[in-house]
Amino acid sequence: MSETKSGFGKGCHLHLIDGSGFIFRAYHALPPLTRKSDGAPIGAVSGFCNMLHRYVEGNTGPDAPTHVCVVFDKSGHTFRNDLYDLYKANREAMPEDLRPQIPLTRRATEAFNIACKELQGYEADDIIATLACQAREAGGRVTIISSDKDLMQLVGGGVEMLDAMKNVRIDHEGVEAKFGVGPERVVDVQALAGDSVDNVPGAPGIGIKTAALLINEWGDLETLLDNAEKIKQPKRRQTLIDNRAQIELSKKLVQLDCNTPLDFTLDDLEVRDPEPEVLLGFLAEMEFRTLTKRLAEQMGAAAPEIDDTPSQPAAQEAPEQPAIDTASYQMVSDAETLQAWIERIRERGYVAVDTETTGLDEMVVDLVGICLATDPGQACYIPLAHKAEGGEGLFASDDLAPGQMPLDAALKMLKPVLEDGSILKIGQNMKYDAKILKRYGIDVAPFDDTMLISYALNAGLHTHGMDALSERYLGHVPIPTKELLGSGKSQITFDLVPLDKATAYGAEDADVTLRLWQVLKPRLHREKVATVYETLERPLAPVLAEMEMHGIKVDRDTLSRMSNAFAQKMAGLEAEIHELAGETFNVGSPKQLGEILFDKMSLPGGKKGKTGAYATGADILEDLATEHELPGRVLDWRALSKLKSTYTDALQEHINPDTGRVHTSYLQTGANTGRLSSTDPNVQNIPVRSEEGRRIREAFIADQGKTLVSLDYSQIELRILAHVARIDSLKQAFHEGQDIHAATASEVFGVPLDQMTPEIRRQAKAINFGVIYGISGFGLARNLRIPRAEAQGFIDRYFERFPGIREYMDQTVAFGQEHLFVQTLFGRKIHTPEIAAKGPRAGFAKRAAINAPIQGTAADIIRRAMIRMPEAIAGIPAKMLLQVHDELVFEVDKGAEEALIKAARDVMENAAEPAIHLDVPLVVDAGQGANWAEAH
DNA sequence: CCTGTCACG
DNA sequence: GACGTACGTGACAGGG
Repeated sequence: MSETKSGFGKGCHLHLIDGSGFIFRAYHALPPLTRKSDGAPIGAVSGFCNMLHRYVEGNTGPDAPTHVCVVFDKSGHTFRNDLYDLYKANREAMPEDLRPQIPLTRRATEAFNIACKELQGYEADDIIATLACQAREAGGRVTIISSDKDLMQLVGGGVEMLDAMKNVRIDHEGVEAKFGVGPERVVDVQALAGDSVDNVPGAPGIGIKTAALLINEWGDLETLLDNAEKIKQPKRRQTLIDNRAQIELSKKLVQLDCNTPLDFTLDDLEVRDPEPEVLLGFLAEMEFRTLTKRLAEQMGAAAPEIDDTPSQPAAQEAPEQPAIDTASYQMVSDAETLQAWIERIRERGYVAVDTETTGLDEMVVDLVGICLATDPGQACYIPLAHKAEGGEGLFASDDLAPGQMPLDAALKMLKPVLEDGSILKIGQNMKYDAKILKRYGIDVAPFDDTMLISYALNAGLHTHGMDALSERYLGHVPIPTKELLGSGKSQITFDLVPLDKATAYGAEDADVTLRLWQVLKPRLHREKVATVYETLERPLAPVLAEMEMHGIKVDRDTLSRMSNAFAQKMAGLEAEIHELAGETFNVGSPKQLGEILFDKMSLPGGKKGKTGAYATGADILEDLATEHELPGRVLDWRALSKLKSTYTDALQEHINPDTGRVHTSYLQTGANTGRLSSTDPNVQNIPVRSEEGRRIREAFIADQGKTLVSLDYSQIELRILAHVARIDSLKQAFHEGQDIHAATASEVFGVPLDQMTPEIRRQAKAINFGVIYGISGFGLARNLRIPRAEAQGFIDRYFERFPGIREYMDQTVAFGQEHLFVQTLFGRKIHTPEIAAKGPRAGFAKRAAINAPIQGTAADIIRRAMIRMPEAIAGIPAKMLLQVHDELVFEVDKGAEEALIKAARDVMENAAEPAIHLDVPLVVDAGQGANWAEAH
């Protein structure tokens, strides 16, 4: 190989900085500082910047580096977890106020104009090892700035370590002093001694001292293990023989990988001076007064103004933003213009993104254009697949409209930006855009989502759609979709919209999204829901996207056969009903049915609602069934009609022709409590309670060679109630694995468990549910169909027996009245403004306030499980398909069922930890089968 | 578009 | 003392 003239080589000196080490030192060295303007935690960033500054200042003289790089860990799964799933398993979770600071330390590094590297699937140590090896081979010098002893194996041949805090250099001798062996044998000692911090097992009972002794005696680990029988000390001998596999595994875990696949070379790491404007801009943004001033002086630049006045709510927040003007947006038609936008995005570090498509079903529609915004008022639209006008009348041409970039070329330019880990993509309902772009080969990350931010802030106060948010927070009504596409029969798709109108509409969406983000994002910290957003909302979106795109297989023939059978039965029932009524009428019309029942037939109990129509709900018809045959027939007809229209017919329409599967959409912000909702189709209300309905689940099947597995939390809400209301007897019943409804019945009605009857248990079960819903005598009476006084007696006895529950309810309502919101155990806020109302509305709000922390905590727990699930089952050929509030449905290769159940159950049962330790165990039941009916 | 009804947790 | 009441959802049909 020939020497390039400016390449890294002899005379060069590479500094490799362990970024994570810097961050943790900075975090622990400083008090929990917050940024003055918005309260964001900033202590670790401050310490990190000071350390970088001190480091840069010290880089003078003959020891100064020619090349430098800060290396970070990329969170998540590494190849070591594939070797040993417990690797680093007893690491404590990252402190919640540190997590949001990590991306800022990356930005800080870049602001100092120092190369900043990380790699998915590898630890920082491996990247450092690879770079150190490359530099050593090239004949250069290397200094690793870290105090991590794992890196000592790299020392030697021009590689040294530097503990920046103690300012101690560690060379060959230093390593020997620490490990008792030279760097080349450090891994052998570590393999034997293990490491409790990283959870490397090693050989039990052997520490560094003994390990070094053994290695020095036998030369290396392999020789030692091959000759283990010859060791004199019986205990040591036995340990080495018994644990050989574990020791060999440990060596693989501690051995750093010098061949990580890097997409850059040493030459990319050359030392560069910081750009004063960029660095000072960043420091000012962080509101570091002292450091900004000092560096401005050193660089001979003007210190930027720091505005750290705490932002006031409402109008003052964004005082001088340009008005939203759709005429100012730019249409991007060529690569040069797009390149200019990309450069602006890279400068900014973030961009609002919106995609325009031919419809709403992300699994079917085509991408039509992409909108970007970098600053308020600075937005563009990139049309990519608009159809040319022309053709006759409604028939549009198949040709593309002129003035558009080729779709492939535009995506090729945008992909690196959309996937760049250092550029934040901002969207409104980003899951939608991410799914679309995923189908075009682009994995959008990282991202923020204004819809999710709004939900974390204001669940219960208002909805979180863009139009509503824009009107509320920006005082601006965006161009209505209707205006652009029309509605009803004459509605057109976006690809038929003229380019100028599409630009106004699309770019406006991106502009509005960016402005919303600027208004809402800072509020997360102020409202103390940043953790909710960052741990329960944002990371769930990609998990849901994955589930939705995978879908579940649904068998059309099964549904079709059932539809036919239902139709036949309904026709028979309809004839009977008309016969009984003495005339034909529309059985499906509650209005006509009410008139038949109560006017023509004069049955008792006719009550008119507010619209003047008779009520004909199931409860009323059930009461009437004792009087006449007709109501019972109508109930049967309604049951079949429901199953047919909502399930056996409608589900067939939702089978995707390409995949043969049904792809639901989960709405993360639909339910105020933190629950998900599911649409198109709703997979969370597939029948299960009636035998006939349950058969619909037989149509939800596993693919060839696979099995459906269902895992569901047992009684999760009652367990949470026992915890939050601190009911010892309930907690104990759960610890003992008792039937909780029977136990409740026993407590409340004084019936010994061995004399329990199904009827008494049923009543206790109704009370238990009632409690969760904010019980009332009226409600329980109606549910159990017993006199109200009797129901009230049950409730009184229940509260007498469990006084803690009444206290919980009273305290929760009082909290709600004081704050106008209630909270889950994980800090999710559910606003309950109506609790201050007078009249019946307050009653609703009170019951909702009692229920919300319980239902919401359960929702948070399964969210945590879902977020952790992809990593937990990464080694198992399985996919998570569905969530039904307390149930997760998976599809797994035959043979791997038990492995999946073990892994998924573990995640679900421990999902509250470590944030919350419940006083009751969470229990997960599992089932499996060829279809959902069998698995559930 | 609203209401009633009914499917689920 | 009367009022109206179980909590959280989504889909469909009928009818204005």
